[in-house]
Amino acid sequence: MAANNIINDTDANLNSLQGRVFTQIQNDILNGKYEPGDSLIETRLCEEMGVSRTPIREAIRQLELEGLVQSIPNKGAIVNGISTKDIDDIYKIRIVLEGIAARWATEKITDDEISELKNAVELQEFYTQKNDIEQLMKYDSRFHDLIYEASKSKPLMHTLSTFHHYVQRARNLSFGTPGRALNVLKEHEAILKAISDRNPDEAEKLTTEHVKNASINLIMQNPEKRKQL
Amino acid sequence: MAANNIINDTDANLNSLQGRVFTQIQNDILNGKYEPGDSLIETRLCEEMGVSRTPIREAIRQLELEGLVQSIPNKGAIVNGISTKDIDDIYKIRIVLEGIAARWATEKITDDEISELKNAVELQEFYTQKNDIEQLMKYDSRFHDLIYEASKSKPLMHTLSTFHHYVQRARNLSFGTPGRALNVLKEHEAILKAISDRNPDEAEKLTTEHVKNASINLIMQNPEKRKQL
DNA sequence: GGTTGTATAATTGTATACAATAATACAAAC
DNA sequence: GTTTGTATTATTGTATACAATTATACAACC
Repeated sequence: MAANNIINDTDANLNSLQGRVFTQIQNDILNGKYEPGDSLIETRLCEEMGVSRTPIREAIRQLELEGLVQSIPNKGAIVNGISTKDIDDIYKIRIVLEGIAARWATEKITDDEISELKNAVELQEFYTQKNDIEQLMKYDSRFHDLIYEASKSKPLMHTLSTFHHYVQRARNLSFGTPGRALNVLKEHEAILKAISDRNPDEAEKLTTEHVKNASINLIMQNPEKRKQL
Repeated sequence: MAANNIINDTDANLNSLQGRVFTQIQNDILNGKYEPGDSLIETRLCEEMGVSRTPIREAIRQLELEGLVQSIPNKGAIVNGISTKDIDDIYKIRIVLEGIAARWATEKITDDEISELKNAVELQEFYTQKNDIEQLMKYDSRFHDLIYEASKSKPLMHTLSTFHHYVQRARNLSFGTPGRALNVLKEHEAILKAISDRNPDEAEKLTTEHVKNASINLIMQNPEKRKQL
C-alpha cells in the first residue's frame, strides 16, 4: 500500500494541461507520428489538441531540453526523435546503471517496498501465463520503477526513468519474440530473491545480466522491424 | 578549428531570451540564491529579470523536467535544488559513465578532435602553472565535453553534460585543495595519451580512476564547506 | 483563545494580441 | 531560363488580459 503515490515524471504531470500536452507530443514523437525532420508548428498543434499556444510552447521547450526536438530561434522546433543507435546506446548504458540501481536498492529497500516488488512480480507471472503482453509490460515497468525508487537516488531514478520511457517501443518489440516473456519473468524472480536476501552483489550481477539479455534480444531482432521504431 | 560550434545544452540556448532566463534561474538554484523550499513567483522573477511571464514560465517548466523545481498545479514552483547526497550519487554514477564515454570516444574520435583535446590539455597546463583556477576549470570542463562529443552518443552526452553542470560548484570546491589541480592535469594528460594511442581499455580505466579520485577528494572536504553547496 | 466564514489580494492557468522574423510567391530584369 | 527584388503570408517571440485558483487578513462566533 505504501508508495503508490510516488510515480514517475510522465505520470506526475498528467493533471495539468501543459503536462498532458507534453506527454502527448512526446509519445507522438517516440511512436513515430512526428518523424525526424518534421517541424512542429505551434498553431497546428493548437488546433489538433484544442488548446492555446502557451501550453504548447511550454511543452516544446521541455522536449527541447530532453533533446527530442531541436529548436531554432525564430524558425521553430524540428523533430529529432531517437535513432536506433540511440536506443542501442541507452541499452549499453542501462547495463551498468540498472546494476547500480539494483545494488543501491538492495542496500536501502524497506520491507514495504519488498512487498510491492513481490506483488509486481506475481502479477507479471499471472499475465505471462495469460499471455497478455500489454499488462505484462506494465508490471515489467513497475518492477523496474520500484527498484529505481528503492535506490533512493534522485539522479539515478531520473536518468533511468527517462531512458526506460525512451526504449518502450523497443521493449514492445522484444516481448513479442517467443520465450522472451518467460525468460524475463524468471530473471525478475531471481533478482527479487537476491534483493529480499539483501545480497547487493548478486542483485547487481543478475540485473546487469538481465539488461544484457534484453539488449542481445533486441539486437537479434529483424532489422526491418527495428527500422519501424 | 573543427567542431567549435557544437557546444553543450547550456550554451546553445543563450541566444534566445527564454534560454538566458532558464540558464540564469538554473544557476541561481545551483548557486544557492534560491534555496530548497523557496517558491518561485513568476511576477517577481519578471520584475527581477525585466521580461514578461512567458519566457519565465517556459524556463520554470524546463527546470521542472530537470527536477530542480517541483511544480504544484495552481500553486506554483518550489525549489528542489540538489542535495549533497545527490552530488555524491552523481559522482558515483559518473565513475562508470565517464569511463564508458572515454572508451567510446577512443573508438570513434577523429584526428581533428584529438587535436582539440590536446589543445584543451595544453591550455589547462598553462593555467595550472598560472594558478588561475577559473580558466583552469573552463578547460577542465572543455576536456570532458570534448570526450562526450567524441563518444558520438547523444544519450551519453546529454546525461553527462547535465551531471557535469550540476556538480560544478562541487568541482569548484575541489580545485581549491592544494595539489588537486596538478593531479587533475596529470590524469588528463594520461587519459589523452591513452585516447591518442587508441587504447580504449586504458582510456576507460584511467578515466574511471580519475573520477574516483575526484570523488574521494570531494568526500574528504570539510563537511562544513560541503554544506555550503 | 481558537475557530470559522468571508472579502480581498496574490498567484497561476489559459488565451490572445501585437511585434519581429522568416518563408513563400510572383513579377521584373537580365 | 535564371536570378533578383518585393509584397504577402506564415510563424515565432514577447507581452498582456482575463479567468480560475489559492493564500491572506480580519471580523464574527463559539
